[in-house]
Amino acid sequence: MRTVFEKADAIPLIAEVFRELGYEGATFSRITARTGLSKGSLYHFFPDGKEEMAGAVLAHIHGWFEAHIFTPLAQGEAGEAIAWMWQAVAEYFHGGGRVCLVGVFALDETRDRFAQEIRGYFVRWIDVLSEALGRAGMDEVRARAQAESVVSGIQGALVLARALDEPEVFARTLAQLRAGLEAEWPAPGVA
Amino acid sequence: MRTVFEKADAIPLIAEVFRELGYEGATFSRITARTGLSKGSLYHFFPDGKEEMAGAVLAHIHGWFEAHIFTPLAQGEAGEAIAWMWQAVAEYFHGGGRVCLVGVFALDETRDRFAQEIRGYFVRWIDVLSEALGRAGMDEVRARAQAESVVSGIQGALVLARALDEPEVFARTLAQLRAGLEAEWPAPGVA
DNA sequence: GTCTATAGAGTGATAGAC
DNA sequence: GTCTATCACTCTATAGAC
Repeated sequence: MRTVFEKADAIPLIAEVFRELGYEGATFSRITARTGLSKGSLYHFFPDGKEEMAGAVLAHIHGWFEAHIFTPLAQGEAGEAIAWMWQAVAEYFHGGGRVCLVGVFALDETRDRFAQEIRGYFVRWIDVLSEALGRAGMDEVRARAQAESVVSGIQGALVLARALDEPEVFARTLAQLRAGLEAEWPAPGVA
Repeated sequence: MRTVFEKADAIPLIAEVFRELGYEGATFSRITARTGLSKGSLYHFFPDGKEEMAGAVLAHIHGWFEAHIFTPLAQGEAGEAIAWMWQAVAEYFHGGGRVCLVGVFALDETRDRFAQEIRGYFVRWIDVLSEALGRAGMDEVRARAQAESVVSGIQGALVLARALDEPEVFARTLAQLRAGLEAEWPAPGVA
């Protein structure tokens, strides 16, 4: 019987450690404790150590968002893709019980280590949401401002929900952001 | 000639180290390097070490907000206090070039260490802003929702501005939050 | 001399690299 | 598992104000 475990299986586990503890807080001993992987396995999968692990985790997260949220926003029917975005975001962040690893990395010096990846994630999100709003009939300037607001608002909701230890704050804020966006909607069906 | 330096002078310097590096990232060697204080001085001021330093920093920050933002919101003329809040917040966070230490601590396991302090800061802010909006004539339910949105929105704007390395994002989002709030205003002068 | 503030060598534990 | 560097922290020594 093979050991079952591959690098691809390790990444989501490692991601949760970085997400909950931050880059500095995610020590090898905590990663090994939480993932069940030995130091040997970790260095086998990630020869460049901790930095490579964190990079792989960021790429994995961006990949998930690309597949589930960004691509639909970029290519799908706008109203539908945006409605789906709200649902996918709520699920991904466990209704406010899970924070955004990219946001966690953004706030301290870790940002400088992964500036490209962090920036790329948010730029892409704002771009595709902005495009979708445009396709839904919103004028370009307003679409960009709204997209920025929404992405920013989601990050804030995650911070506040965790700070208050009240996940419901996230759901509540998400609903307000959505309502605010839909109030700016130009017409029910443009597409 | 007295050495000039007292505990009260050290706290703002230490605060910036925690703010920029996070709790885990703020090592003694970096604190001594950035503040110019020796380990001896630090332990003289904070006998319980790093945790006491971080606690003092949190208390100092809450104290600043209490004096400059929360008390005016709680006691001053509502419209004036809210207008002042926007200005004070923009200045405090250096127009998006400085993050919120409470938010930084909230996102990782550091939150559990300082749960009371972190929660207290945000609860107080939402409470007093909500009260002020009520005094300005907004109905209670809406005032609370708006206050929560605004406080959450500010945190999000800080995260996004830093993630993109574009402080202007903060100013822009702040302006949108303010406009959104004022659009909900009941009447120009209720007092 | 007393006291507060400071300096920094030295402690065991643990970090990340390999 | 082994390595070196660094972690948070302790402790002794001392400078200068009173």
